[in-house]
Amino acid sequence: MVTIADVARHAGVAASTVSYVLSGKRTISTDTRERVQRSVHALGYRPNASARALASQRSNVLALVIPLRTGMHVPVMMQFATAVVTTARRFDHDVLLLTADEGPDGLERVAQSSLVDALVVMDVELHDERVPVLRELPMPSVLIGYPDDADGLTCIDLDFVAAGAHCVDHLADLGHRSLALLGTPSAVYERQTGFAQRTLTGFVEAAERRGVLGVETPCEHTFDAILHTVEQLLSDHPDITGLVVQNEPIIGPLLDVLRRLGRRVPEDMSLVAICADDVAERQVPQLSSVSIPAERIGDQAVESLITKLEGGDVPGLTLVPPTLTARGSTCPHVDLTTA
Amino acid sequence: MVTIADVARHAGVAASTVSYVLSGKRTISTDTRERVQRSVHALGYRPNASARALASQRSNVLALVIPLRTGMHVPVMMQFATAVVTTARRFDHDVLLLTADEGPDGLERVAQSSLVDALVVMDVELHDERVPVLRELPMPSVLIGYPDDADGLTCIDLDFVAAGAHCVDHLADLGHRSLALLGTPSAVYERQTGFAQRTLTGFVEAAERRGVLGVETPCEHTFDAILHTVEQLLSDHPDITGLVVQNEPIIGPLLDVLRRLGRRVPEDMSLVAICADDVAERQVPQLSSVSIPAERIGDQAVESLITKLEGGDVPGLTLVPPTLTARGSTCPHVDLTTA
DNA sequence: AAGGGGTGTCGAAGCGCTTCGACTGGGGTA
DNA sequence: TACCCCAGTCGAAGCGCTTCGACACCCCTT
Repeated sequence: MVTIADVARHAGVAASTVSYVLSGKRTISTDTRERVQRSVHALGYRPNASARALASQRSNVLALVIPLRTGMHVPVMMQFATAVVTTARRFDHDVLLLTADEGPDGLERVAQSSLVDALVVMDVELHDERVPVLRELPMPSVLIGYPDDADGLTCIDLDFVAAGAHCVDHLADLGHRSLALLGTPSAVYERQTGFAQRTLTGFVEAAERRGVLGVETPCEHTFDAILHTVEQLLSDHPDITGLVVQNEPIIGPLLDVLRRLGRRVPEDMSLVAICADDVAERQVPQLSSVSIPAERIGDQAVESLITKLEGGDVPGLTLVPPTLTARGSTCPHVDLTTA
Repeated sequence: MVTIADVARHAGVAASTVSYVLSGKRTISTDTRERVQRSVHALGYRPNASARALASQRSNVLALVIPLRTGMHVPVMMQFATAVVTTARRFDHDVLLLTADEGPDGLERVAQSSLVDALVVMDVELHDERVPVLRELPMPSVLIGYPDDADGLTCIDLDFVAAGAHCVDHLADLGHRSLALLGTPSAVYERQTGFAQRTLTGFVEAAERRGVLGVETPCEHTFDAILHTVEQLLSDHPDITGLVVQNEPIIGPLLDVLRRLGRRVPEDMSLVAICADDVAERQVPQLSSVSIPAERIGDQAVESLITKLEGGDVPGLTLVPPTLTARGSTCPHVDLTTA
């Protein structure tokens, strides 16, 4: 393995000069610089990551903590992860993958051993035991999602309150007076997961504000559960004509269930989903939806982290505004009683 | 940050003694050992990863290269990734996440900079440009999937040839005489992806062996594509009564399409999927399927890698035998012409 | 009683890099 | 002409750990 000393010898300079050529931290004459660069290429030199990290106190590695939990929608997570890795590489960093099941100890481990320079933590709960740890850690971190007490933290998330409200507004604007939120599995609510709770809040508040009925129910992933949940919902509230769905894996079966129950989408039942665009577009009919800008959020998380690493300031909480795209699954409600 | 010297001072021993206590590479008296361990706890000492890596020439980090490609089924990949991380942790290793879009250069980068000790490469194509690089790298690697020329490599994969054959045998045993393979999107075949090609091979060979009709067609992910593909298939071959599906995301819509076309599953059309068990079980009816043992393969990959790191020998190619679970989507074919 | 072989511990070297301070020489200034 | 400054380069000192050889010391053997 070729070292910096080999390069220095080959170029006829000191090792430190090679280092400065590579880092650009001191001015080097054009002549020397080019000679060194030629040697680097000729020898195929790659700086040793550990040596560099040891000397510079920087590993150039970010930790990414991904959830492994029930009810999480995997493709969206993968989009986050991909965005994080890609953006990290843009800033010359690599990504160490941690699973949430290592818990707070895992964070301490990688942080205190200087394995990583900073952390990105996904799927943060409202009362997350990792949050106090993150606060004490001697390195910056960014949360995707945000806890109840976000003091001193940097958090980025889609504004799910607004997302829930947007869905209600869209349906209310179309004349719907009775709406339901078909949510994530109940385990997700019980965990006090931020995005689920906040969507619910936005949904309930907006329904109240608009003076429409807004009921909500969690929903498990199996076909039978979906069928049962919807049947129950429609028998309890037969006048419901608008559905908000925040539960990506049930979308396909749900359309089935509605069909089976004789409810046409959108004629008998308007439907807005909170899901990735490609999922919405793949359905028949294509779904009106609030999309999850996973890539944008992942990018943003890494950019903030890099900024913090460089000593810059970033906002404590960045809420990405949701956008609703109307597609074929929503239409105006024709009120038969006044028609 | 507390260093090994701090621990040594606190315990009244030399730094090297602390090191030996921690690594167990030399015998240490019970007395000293316990004293050192107490100091380690008291001070909350964590060895610095870079220093350790530099001195020992081992980073204790594995690279995991995941695909980011069209047509890959994300949840299965995630299962692989999760298994790899979890198993790596069991062996006291961490996992660096690389995306395939860094290509062969990415492998060289992390390997030659000693960022990682070994690599796990997923989604290997029959003619994969990363394979020659992997051969030359000064560290062990394990491929999930395997290329045409696997000489000198360690590969682990589900035996997809057998998987394809199993599906045919299952259907043929039930009396079906005309079968179709509904495969991955054509882009996956064009890339010469191993699992798709091999399943096809197994399917075709088994059909021939069993003397049944076996036609195959790729299938894109959109609903319209599925509808069109199936219509075309059934109009070209109206006597098809058995379907093998290797394309996880289309499974839900496909069941829809069949219903819409008036084909009941399994009465009019038996269906075997090659997919994760939970996907098969979530459908109505539950699908007979060959499962993808992602966890087992991921575990195995890491175990082989660790064995290689320790100088042990591992088989060049490990083919995990597929298992077919019969569920509600297949039933005996009643031949109306002889009935 | 002398010698030999373990066992347990220490000190120092070194892993490959960054970075600091110091040095040199040439060009500008006074 | 003397001086200063700056650009450009070097050497050395670490960064925090592992590991090798050496060294005591004790117990056992003969």
